[in-house]
Amino acid sequence: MQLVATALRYEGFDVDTAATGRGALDRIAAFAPEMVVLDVMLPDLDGFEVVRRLSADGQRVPVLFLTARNDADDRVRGLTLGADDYLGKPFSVAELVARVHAILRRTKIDDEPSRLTFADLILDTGTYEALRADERIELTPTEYRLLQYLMLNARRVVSKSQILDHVWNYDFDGDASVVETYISYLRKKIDRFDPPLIHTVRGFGYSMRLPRDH
Amino acid sequence: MQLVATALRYEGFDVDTAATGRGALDRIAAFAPEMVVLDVMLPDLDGFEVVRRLSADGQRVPVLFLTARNDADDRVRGLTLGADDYLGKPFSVAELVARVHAILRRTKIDDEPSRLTFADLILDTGTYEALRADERIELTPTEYRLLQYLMLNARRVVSKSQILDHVWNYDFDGDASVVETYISYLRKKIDRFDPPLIHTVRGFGYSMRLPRDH
DNA sequence: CGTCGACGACCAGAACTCGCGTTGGGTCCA
DNA sequence: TGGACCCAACGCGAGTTCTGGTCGTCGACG
Repeated sequence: MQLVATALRYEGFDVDTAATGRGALDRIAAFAPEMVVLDVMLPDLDGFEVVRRLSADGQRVPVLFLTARNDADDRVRGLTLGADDYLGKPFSVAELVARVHAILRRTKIDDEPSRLTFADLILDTGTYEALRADERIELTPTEYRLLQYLMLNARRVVSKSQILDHVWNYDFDGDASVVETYISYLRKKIDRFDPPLIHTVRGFGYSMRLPRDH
Repeated sequence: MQLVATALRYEGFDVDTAATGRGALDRIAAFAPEMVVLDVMLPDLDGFEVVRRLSADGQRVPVLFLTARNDADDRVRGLTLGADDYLGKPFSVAELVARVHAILRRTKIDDEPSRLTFADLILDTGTYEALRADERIELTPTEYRLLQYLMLNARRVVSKSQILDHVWNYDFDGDASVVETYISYLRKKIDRFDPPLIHTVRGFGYSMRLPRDH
């Protein structure tokens, strides 16, 4: 899961990694992280054992578990042992990042800024709707994740393959043209108003920004 | 039972924990909590002994007991010893939180109302009935917890896995489709009237809100 | 300076997948 | 025995992906 580290570094987090359970315990002791992302499947100790030893040592660190898809048993064991959240594979990076932010927010006890804004566009993360010009805009799950990704990277240009990596499940092996299709859907829903916020940067990708006039 | 601490922290309570009976007595003396959640099974002293020593020391703190499944004997002992309530394992987070609020309400530290309302729907948390359009609606325990969870999160979208975590017992290992079944039951009972209050947000979860007119 | 070809982007519509609602039936207690 | 709970299965339709035609842009070349 190099992917996880890469994605979180890209988000600006300071990330350390370990390949084994014992390695993780070492790194956690040395690195003193604000939170831990832990795969249940590890070569030596499993994720649960790592959590158990952590709490036995009196370490109090929030844990996000990565579990096999739909494995209710893993989920329960994780939550019972004190994991703060879990995520079934395959997940999308957008979702991983959202959960990590949610955990950090929760542990800092400042209540969650449940909306993302750019210009006059608002994305409500509590209802999964967008708002623009006093209109409520319903989004499908993929549209929502894409818009969230664009807004988190406002003003930056993101390539189609970056988008695929972050918004789609990591095991998606289809064609990059879906991105174009979804950009088209989003434009119909949110760029029906002026000014347009989703811009094509030909040959590079897309960018959410205000139009430059010149 | 890290789960208990995690759930209550998430609800906004300030929580301290101990792993043993003696540890608990120490922490209670130092922390001076408004109430105590106490497992009957502890490595050294059992829960009853902890309560006995507390009252011997003149400490008056409300106690919620966690007992083994179906152990009527434990329940009786707990209550006669001055516990304020008990909860058999496995319990659901919703129930734990409700009991904690109930105890705090009784001791006047909490201001939780005994009825939840949304639009013309009323949920009486004392009688476990719902009221709508002058009709009394009886609910099964699971229906009640589900409705309560939806009403506590009114207008927000809650996912099926959030619902499972809060409404179902923590050792439930079935799949999320039970949630759909219970939503269906609830709709038959309370959304038989207009307007519908339980809404599906496809791909995200469910939300209790008034219908929006586009 | 104008034309042409190539490539990227856009988007409508078809095809397919999968999430959700509902129902009937089985199981486990009290 | 009845009620509460959970599961399995089916069908519908929303959501997602793919296909292919068209348009716009840019560089090359006459």
